[in-house]
Amino acid sequence: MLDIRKIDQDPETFQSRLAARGSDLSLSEVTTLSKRRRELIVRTEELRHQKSATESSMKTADKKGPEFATFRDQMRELSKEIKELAHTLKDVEEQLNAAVLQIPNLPDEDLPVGNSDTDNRAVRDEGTKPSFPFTPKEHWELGEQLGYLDFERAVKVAQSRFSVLKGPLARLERALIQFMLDLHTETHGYTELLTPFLVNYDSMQGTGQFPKFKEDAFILERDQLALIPTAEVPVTNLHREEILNGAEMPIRYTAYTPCFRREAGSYGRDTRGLIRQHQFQKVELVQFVRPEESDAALEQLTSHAEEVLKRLGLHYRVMLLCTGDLGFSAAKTYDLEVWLPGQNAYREISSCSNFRDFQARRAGIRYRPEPNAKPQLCHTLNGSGLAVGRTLVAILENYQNEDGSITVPEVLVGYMGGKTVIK
RNA sequence: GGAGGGGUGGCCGAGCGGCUUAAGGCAGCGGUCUUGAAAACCGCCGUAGGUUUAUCCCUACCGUGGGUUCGAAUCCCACCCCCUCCGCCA
Repeated sequence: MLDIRKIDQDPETFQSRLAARGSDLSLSEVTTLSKRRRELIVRTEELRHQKSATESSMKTADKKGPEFATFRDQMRELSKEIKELAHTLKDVEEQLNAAVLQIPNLPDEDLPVGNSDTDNRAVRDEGTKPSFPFTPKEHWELGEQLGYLDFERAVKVAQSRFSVLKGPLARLERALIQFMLDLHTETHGYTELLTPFLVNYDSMQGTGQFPKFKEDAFILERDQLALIPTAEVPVTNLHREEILNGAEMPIRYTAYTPCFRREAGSYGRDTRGLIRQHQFQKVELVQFVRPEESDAALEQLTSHAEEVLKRLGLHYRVMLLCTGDLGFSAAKTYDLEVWLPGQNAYREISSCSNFRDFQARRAGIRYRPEPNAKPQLCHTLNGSGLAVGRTLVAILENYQNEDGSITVPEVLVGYMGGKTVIK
């Protein structure tokens, strides 16, 4: 959520910066409602002031005298008027709030301006593409040939876009989760969390999924809960409506969760394989930091996600997203794209974003810089560290052998019970 | 799911129609004292909104939303959450 007062001060600047990310949203509704809101507040406060003055006169007045009766009639009038104004004010505030919640975050100034992923800027790449003396296969082919990846039975059990991993591939998924969590907790200093996988609507609004992207979520209407689309939701909302202790910042959390997405609007894309599923597993990194530290924190958090790829020996590149490709809540995002030789393409495996105070304002996440100082909004960041299913895909495709077997990356051998080859 | 009890500032906790400007305590911050620290004493110390250069000032907030009343933290209703017991259960 953007700062309404800042929009009031300079709507033109906001309008033009929002235009950079392709939003043609008009801010005039916001400024109009905001003005109306202030007028109503001033008027109700005047009346309330009168009311409390009258009330204290009544305390001492003779309860049976004619004076008391006059006061009582005045109070009756005032109360009625205040009640009406309060209702109108509430109405206006709800409209204003609803309007502001629809507005995406402002992109940072240093982003490439563009409309789509073709305008993203490659920042760096690490590692090298492996070469194969044979034509590398795609992961779904490898997995199904090995008999450890089953899409057909997943349809029977659930629906399309679900999958079943079996035997060594199920273990590989678990090994990856364990490996990532160990790295982030033991080397990068994150605290591990295991959170609810269902969250309430307030949480979904706090991180920006609701109200605008409600159709993308799996919702349990009866219980007023949503399946989490990412661990970002329960982890960031952990501190919703809290004032954090500045001395304990930055706060860094990592959490493994399954993630559930309807993938509405992506029909026909990536229908084959594990790339785009309704359920996938992910290890997430989340940070709560002081505003002045968030730029550095994004670089650091991104490097933490990259470290996973480096240790797994996977070639990847880092893309700085252009203004038009930015997610709703993000001010700046780096995507990590891993090389998939079977698909002969780079695919997104992590997305690391700085949300500045956008989520913090929605969710009321503040901190006290010094004891007794005024609370202020903190900055939130998060990134995948990494998407586990896509990491498994990358291992299958990059570590495949001509006979269809898969070499286990060295760092995972211990997590695989000593197994060095999946066949 | 059923019965009972309860939600008051960062925490504990009093208040149960107008003497609340939400007592008191703890924690925190500043000061006196001290070689230093502790203790003691003194002072400050909730959040948000409006106004303002700023101070000031004003208004709201006692789980949430309604209602009763001239007036609600206080009475009534609904909902949410927590605790205890029962039921169910990995």
